[in-house]
Amino acid sequence: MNTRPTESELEILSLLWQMKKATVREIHEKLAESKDTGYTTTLKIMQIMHSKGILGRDEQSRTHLYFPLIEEKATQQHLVGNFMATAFGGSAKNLVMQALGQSNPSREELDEIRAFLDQLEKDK
Amino acid sequence: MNTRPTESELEILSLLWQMKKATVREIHEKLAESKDTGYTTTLKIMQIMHSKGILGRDEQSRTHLYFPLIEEKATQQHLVGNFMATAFGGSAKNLVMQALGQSNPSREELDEIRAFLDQLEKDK
DNA sequence: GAGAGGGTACGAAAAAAATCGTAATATTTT
DNA sequence: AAAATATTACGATTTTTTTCGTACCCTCTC
Repeated sequence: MNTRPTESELEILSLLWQMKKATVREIHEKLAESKDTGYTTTLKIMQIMHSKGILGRDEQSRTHLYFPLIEEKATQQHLVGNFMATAFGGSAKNLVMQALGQSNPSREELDEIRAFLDQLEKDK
Repeated sequence: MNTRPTESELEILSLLWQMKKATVREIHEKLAESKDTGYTTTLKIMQIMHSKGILGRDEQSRTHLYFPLIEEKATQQHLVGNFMATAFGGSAKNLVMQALGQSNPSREELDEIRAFLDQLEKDK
């Protein structure tokens, strides 16, 4: 049931969370920008995701429209928990620092994070 | 060459980064606490990691001692980059907030993170 | 030195994930 | 309406990862 998306599935999910809904071709084009992959491969993965209940689809028109059925936040929650545990021995601090260190956060983002930290501390 | 460790490999690496070096049995015991797996399975994975150059080993005694050959920070760097991109559409802020939200950071950790944020901002 | 216990090596099998060819079908173009 | 094009469905294959059985080897004990 609550099975973790595979790497390829995640790439697609990620796009769909942004785009809300899309055709196989649209997703495929995006993927193909950074990855060398065939159309039917993308199609197949999306079909599998559909059969697993990860994606829904509108079959009104011949060209199906796919959309995510699993929630972005909840899924990320799940993934982060697992990732933090296996790659960072469970240390949020280390994960957070690595992530911030290599991205280039804007001042605004840094401020948002500070606000979030304050909030966390208050809740203690 | 610089191939990404698999999920199972990562579990083992993570332990070895902490323990510095260990026998197969030691690793296996730890893994078995949270996972139902056979001794030879753990052995095999560690042998594969050795052949890939992920682990080194001391064969002095009959009972080999394994130790990581790839660096913790660098590997994490790599993994976080990929994870952030695929699961969080590249947004460090979202990743960071999710991670902090679900772990229970101590005041000390929060302060360390604040200091880190300040440092980042200064470097801009 | 025979046997038990604990270790490694090796190969094969099983399971999971990704890839792709081909056929069938619908749509658009000429 | 024929031809070209685009799309889905399906099944098979390939690749990657995980799992495990079995043989073999050392070391220790009796």
